[in-house]
Formats: sequence, structure tokens, C-alpha cells
Amino acid sequence: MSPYPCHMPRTTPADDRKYHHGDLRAALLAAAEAELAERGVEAFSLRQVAKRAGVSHAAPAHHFGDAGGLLTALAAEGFHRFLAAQALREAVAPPDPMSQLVAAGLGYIDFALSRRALFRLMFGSDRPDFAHPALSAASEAAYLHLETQVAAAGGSLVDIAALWSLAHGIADLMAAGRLQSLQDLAPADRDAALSALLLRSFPAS
Amino acid sequence: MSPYPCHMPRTTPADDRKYHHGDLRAALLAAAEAELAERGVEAFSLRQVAKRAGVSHAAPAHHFGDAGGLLTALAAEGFHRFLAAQALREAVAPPDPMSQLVAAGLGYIDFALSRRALFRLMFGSDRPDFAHPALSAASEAAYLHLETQVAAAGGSLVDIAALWSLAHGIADLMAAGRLQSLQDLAPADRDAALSALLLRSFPAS
DNA sequence: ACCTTTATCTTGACACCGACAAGATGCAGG
DNA sequence: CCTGCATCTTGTCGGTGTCAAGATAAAGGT
Repeated sequence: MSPYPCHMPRTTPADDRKYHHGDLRAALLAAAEAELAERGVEAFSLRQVAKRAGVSHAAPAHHFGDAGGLLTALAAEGFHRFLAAQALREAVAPPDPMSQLVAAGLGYIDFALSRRALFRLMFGSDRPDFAHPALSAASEAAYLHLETQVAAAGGSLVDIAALWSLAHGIADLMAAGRLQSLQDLAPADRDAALSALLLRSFPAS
Repeated sequence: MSPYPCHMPRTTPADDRKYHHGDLRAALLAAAEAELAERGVEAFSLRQVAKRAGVSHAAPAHHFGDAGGLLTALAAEGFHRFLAAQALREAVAPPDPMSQLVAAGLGYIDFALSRRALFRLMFGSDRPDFAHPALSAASEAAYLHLETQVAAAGGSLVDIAALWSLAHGIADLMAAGRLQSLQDLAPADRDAALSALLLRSFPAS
């Protein structure tokens, strides 16, 4: 009697449930993100992730070491999507530096609201290892993007701190549901209000 | 043979280790805050808190229900200290509304830096029950303080969102160690830089 | 004074969790 | 074919939160 229920191959090539999964690493990351979204960072469970991916409870260890390793990889991936969310806003904004700056801020907030748990993992958790090369590089890239944009708008180091803090504060508070007056606005009005808010970080304008 | 090691009364009246502790609730809150500061929100353990307070692992349940209850009470206490930190800054600041507003912002940041874990529990965690009367009232009081101050300075609802977001963003990012350029400044220079930063949220000034 | 009620705290149990060790399985290269 | 290795499984350990049951002390009524 084989202790493993499913050895026979399936019809679809991208199937799970083979002993050697094929792309378990990616599957675990996807499962982890889903778990994170459903249960939050603080109730995150490695065994639950494994179960969701249809794999034994110790399988993640081989790919990520421990729970922190998985969360580290997830946070790194998160920073890439974070930049993608900003790029999405920048693509439909006027090309002048100031508009691009505001667009990046809106993307920052979009990301925080659409992926609350991931956002908190990246900015409000000690569990990921921020010294890990992959995560360190990813977060560095996000900071660099901000730095470049502020420089293009003729801003200084202080302006970086101002814009970043303001965008981050709005994003974090809204993600926590503490700026309901803003959240209740219609999307268009909301964007306008947020844009006006973000512009305050640059006193010159 | 009694299973309990210490039944005899002690010399000091405020001693622990009696079967009926006397003020276990407060002792647990203090132990919980110490645990929180040492191990962070995410590694917080109810049994560890009980051990630190010198009490059995199920003792907290009677006073707080479950782990969430203890964290809820802790967060509520945190909001009181949060207001106290702001009052400390306001007391040494000029009495004009604008200076008071900046002082409150500095107190906000002071609190986040001196009690990182507690700050994260209050603003970046889902574990406390924010619908609980005690916590709800405490956090409401903090918001009301901000609202009153902004109104005194002739500000609107948007100004509340702006100042709050900026102060919160600075506090959260600094608590995460992500604004090192500001953190490295000497205290006096740091306060000056932060004050200038906070003033940006009011475009008129 | 004694007895009962109630609040407080302890012990014990259960399921779940993260980490480790050992074994099963399949792939790849000799 | 068969040997080596990466991959995945099972089993186990200590730790954790929560519940149930019991022990203890304080309070209150008779």
C-alpha cells in the first residue's frame, strides 16, 4: 500500500499532485499570498499554506528554509508589484515630473488598499529578513524610483522624506480604515482629493 | 503535599505569589507590555506573559478572556500614553494653535519611536478589537484631540487628513528604521527638521 | 462562629503550529 | 542499469491558545 494517494499523471501538463510538483516554489508563493490576504500577517500559518498548495506540511522548508524565508520571498515579490502599481498610474498621467510624482503616490495608495496584508508585511512587520539580498534589492529599487522622481522634479532629500511620509501615512491609515471620510468618496473625487493632498508635500507648487 | 509552592504571606504588602495575586490584571498588563517591547507584536505569547508575571498559563483568561482581549486592553492603555506623549510636547511649546499642532505631531513621533511595538499594535495590527468600548473610546479621544487642535488653527477636514497622514507616515517610517537620514540627526536638529516637515501639511503657513 | 457562594487561580487536556530528522520517491547522469 | 541527488513525505518534539474541571481564598449571610 502506497502512502501517497496520487501517483498517476494527469491530463493537463501544469497539474499539481505529482510527487515532484514541478513548480512548487511558485505555487507556495501564490498560496502564501492568498493565505495572507485571507487571514492577515498575524494569523499566517506555514502549515495552512502547505495545505492550500496541496502539499505536506514540511514541503515549504526545502524551498524557503523556514516561515521567515517564505515571508521574505513574498515581501520581495510584493515590492515588484508595488512598483508595477505605481507604473500603472504613471502611464496614464501627464509626463511632467510633478504629475508623475503625484501618480506614483496614487499608485502607492492603490497598492496599500488592494493588497492590505502584503503592504503590512512589507512596511509593518519584522518577520521578513530585510537583509536578504532579494528583498533588500527589491525594496532598494522602490526607494530608488522615488528618489529619481523627486530629483527629476527638482526636489531635495527633505522633499523625499516629505512626499514619502505623506503618501505612506495616507496609505497606511486608509488601509487600516481610519480615513473613512476619504474612502467614502467616489473614485474620481477620491483621486482628486488624494492628488491635492499629495501636492502639499511640495511647498513650492 | 500542597501543589502550590508559596502560601505563606510575605513581608511587603504589594508582593506577588499569593494564590490571589491582588492586582494581577495590572501585573499582566505590565508584563504584556514588556513582552511586546522585547519580542514584538508578531512573536507575542500569552503563556510567556503569564510566566513573566509569575502566574499559571491560564490565569490571563479570567481577566481578559483571550489573547486578543489582553492586546485590546494594552492598546487602549497605549492610546492614553499616546495622548500623554503629545501633551508633554505641547506643554513646552508656544501657545499659538500652529505651534501646538506641530508639538502634537512631534509627540506623535516621540511615541512611535519610544514604544515601537505598542505603536504597531495600535496602528498596524488586527489583533486588538477596536470595537471594544474601552479601546474605541481611547482611540476616539486621540482623534478628537487632533480634530480640536486643527479646528483651533482654522483648519478643515482635509487639513486633518493631511496633518495626520504626514505625522503618521513619518512616525511609521521612522519606527521601521526607513528614514535613517532623519534619525541620524542630533535631537535638536531632528526636531527642527521634523517641525519644518510637519508644517507642510498646512499650505497657508 | 460556621457555612455557602463567588471570584480567582491552577492543572490538565486538546488541536494547531514551526522546526527538525529520517525515510520515500523520482529525476538525471554515469 | 544503477547510483547520486534534489524533492517531497511522515513522524516527532517543544511551544502556543483555548477550554474544562478542580483547588483555593475571600466575602457574605445565617
